[in-house]
Amino acid sequence: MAVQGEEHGRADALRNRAALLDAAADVLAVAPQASLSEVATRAGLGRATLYRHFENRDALRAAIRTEALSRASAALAGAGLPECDTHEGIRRAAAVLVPLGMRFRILLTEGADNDEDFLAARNEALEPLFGVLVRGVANGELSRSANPAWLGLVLAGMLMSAVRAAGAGLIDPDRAGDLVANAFVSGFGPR
Amino acid sequence: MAVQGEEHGRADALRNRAALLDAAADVLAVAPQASLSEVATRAGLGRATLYRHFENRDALRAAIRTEALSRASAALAGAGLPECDTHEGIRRAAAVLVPLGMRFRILLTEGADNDEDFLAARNEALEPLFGVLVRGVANGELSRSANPAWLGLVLAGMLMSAVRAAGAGLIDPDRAGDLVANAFVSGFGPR
DNA sequence: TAGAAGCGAGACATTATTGTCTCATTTGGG
DNA sequence: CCCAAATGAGACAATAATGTCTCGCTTCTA
Repeated sequence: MAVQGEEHGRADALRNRAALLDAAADVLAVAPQASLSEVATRAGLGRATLYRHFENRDALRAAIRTEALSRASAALAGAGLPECDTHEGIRRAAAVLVPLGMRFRILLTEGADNDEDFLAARNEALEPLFGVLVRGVANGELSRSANPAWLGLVLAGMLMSAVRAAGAGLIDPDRAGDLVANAFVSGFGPR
Repeated sequence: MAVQGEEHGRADALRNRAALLDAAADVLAVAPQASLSEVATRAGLGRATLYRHFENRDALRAAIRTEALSRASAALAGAGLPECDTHEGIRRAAAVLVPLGMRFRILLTEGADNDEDFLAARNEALEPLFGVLVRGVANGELSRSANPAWLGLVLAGMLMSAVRAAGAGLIDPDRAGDLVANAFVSGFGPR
């Protein structure tokens, strides 16, 4: 009957599950109190179908976060950050994270102030990027006096801004990564 | 009977109204779907009192935004930005905005993706800061090739990050303004 | 200190949302 | 081509939030 789990089942069911996650990410990012009925409608599906895929609101939210995490994790893992110097590493990270759009935004805002497990998983997913910052501070490509955690927060904030700016047409999405990386490295480089 | 308006009435009523706005800003920033009962409890007041001050949820949200706007506006207006060079202007702006904490965060996220009037009012409130950026680009203290709107978004993102970092104890709140300003100016300065 | 303004507690009807279920219909895969 | 899987529409009860109201008490303020 129901699907509930994740990556097994009929092809259309998987499509619909993905559509629901897309719609939920878009709708809930803007209006977190929106009803699940609105989410289903946005996805072009019936409310009952949403409940077939996600037990309740929390399960849906959890699934969004999980999916955003795995997307970000895969994107960073495939970017070859360990072999890069600081500037190139940040450039690549920005280039793969900005296209995640709302998903990335959710990663940084959703439940970010409470849920402990989620924060741990997020740190793990973003670890390759964090590693670039730590190495940069250690070898002097970034200011040695900076706290890497604070650098990470600022970079995340700048990436969020880039997502919004790209969405608003203020900057070229393909150039967003370079803009962020250049500004960040010269902003937090050594004297 | 009711108060409903804003700055008239008995002293304790004004106190309570402020407490409700404080509580609402804190609670709704973290959990936007929280019930108004929770908000009232957080404020240490009864639910009925909340309804005496704010007609409904939307009125409360509107009041939060209005208050955040006027605080930010007053803070920036009193900072003497027009007489500053770019670096000092950004330093001062950051110094007065970061202490607004959650209020500033709400200014940037709440309804930021839809409400047209609000966006206009926000632009007006932040105009002194935006003016610093425009002047900086024009006179070469910031990169002449940068789009001021994009610079504004990035600076806002960095300020948000500073608010969170200060809240998490990652940086000294009193130094947050300097950290942001220094990084921003060297990040987006001329070659 | 008296009267008015504000408050808490809670009852109450109303409404919206949630979560479950059924049944007829469509769709995909073997 | 056929059956199982998946869906839509909608009925339904249960729950939760909303908004209004009253009454007795407290706290300002003139």
